[in-house]
Amino acid sequence: MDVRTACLGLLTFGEATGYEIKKAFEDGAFRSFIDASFGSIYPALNKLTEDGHVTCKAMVQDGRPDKKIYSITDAGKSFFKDALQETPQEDKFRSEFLFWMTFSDLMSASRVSGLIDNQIAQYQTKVEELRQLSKTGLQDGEKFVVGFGETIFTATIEYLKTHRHLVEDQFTTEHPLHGGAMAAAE
Amino acid sequence: MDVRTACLGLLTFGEATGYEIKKAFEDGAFRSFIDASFGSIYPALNKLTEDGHVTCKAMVQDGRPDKKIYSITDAGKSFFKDALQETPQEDKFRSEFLFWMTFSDLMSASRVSGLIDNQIAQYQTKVEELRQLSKTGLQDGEKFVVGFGETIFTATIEYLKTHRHLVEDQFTTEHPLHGGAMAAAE
DNA sequence: GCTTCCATGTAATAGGTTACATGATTTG
DNA sequence: CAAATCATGTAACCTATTACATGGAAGC
Repeated sequence: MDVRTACLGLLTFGEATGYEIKKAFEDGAFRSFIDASFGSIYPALNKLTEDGHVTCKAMVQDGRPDKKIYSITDAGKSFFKDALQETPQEDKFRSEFLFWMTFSDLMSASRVSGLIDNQIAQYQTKVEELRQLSKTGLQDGEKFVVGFGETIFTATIEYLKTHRHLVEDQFTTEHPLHGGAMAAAE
Repeated sequence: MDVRTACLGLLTFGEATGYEIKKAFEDGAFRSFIDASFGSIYPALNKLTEDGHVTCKAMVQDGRPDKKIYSITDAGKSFFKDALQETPQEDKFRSEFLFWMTFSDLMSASRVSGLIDNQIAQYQTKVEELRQLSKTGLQDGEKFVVGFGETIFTATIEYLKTHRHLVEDQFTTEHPLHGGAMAAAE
């Protein structure tokens, strides 16, 4: 899905400015599962206007640039509904961290532990943010998405805590005490 | 992380051709968390050779193009170890499906159910593939990564099964039987 | 006084995907 | 007999990110 379609979708919830759309991507229910920068949102909005999928009314403002409020048109709504009938692109989970973990033997033990600590902290922050969000009045679809995030991020934290030894204990394969096969290593 | 660094990392495991690197990205432990196409791998390998991070020996072959076997150099190894000291880019989970779910009220009930069924099926396939992988002899780092995938994808399936009603029951907000507030809707 | 919020936009750049070209051999 | 596997590579294209430009107001 390109930014253009994502913006169009957001506008089915009501009119908004480019700035507000960006904020919705950052703070909305799908915050963890989508992203777009101004550099892609503003051009997308222009293209949507060209295509007649949205209309734009400029609100003159004091010191700032005119606020441009976009509204979806019937044509836009219809176009978006059609888009919803297409097969969605497969989920993508990209993790440099996990790739790094494959090379834990090339890093110091403290480096590996540090990376995992950071990862856990990051996911804890995400979960807390989602918990806050879920306290606000959400529609069912939003509850579904936020709950999804809470669930899998919590599972992620649990996994990291319970399996970190797999990449942290590489230098002490055998138990340091009473290790039967230690003779060879010494 | 760019494709160049990812290729370099793979080559720390041993020499390989571009073709094999692609396969490793597709079938290896991190299969679900990284991807790269030939169009990016081959140029990356050329650049790495230019930079002295890898060396290349061509194996003449019968009908096919010469097989080019790449090996990492000491300089390359050192470069990669340094790369491992940098802060990894944050995990990214992109899901068009979840974004779509926010608009479940713009879709038919059967469309929503179909999307969820597909999603469950996709994750089940992934989990099965990872289970197969985990039966082969894996290093600790690989076990960690594969286990990660198994765990969170399983959690995903569970969540979808137990919470799908949130987006499937939108047309029957009240319980159809003995719904106290049904009078207004009829 | 510094940072964040508001508000839009453009241009350079980077990075990657897709499709194409080539072609034998093996598997179904 | 068709499809997948092996094997490399290029070029066109697309898309998005980053950094920049502008600048007042409000909060810390």
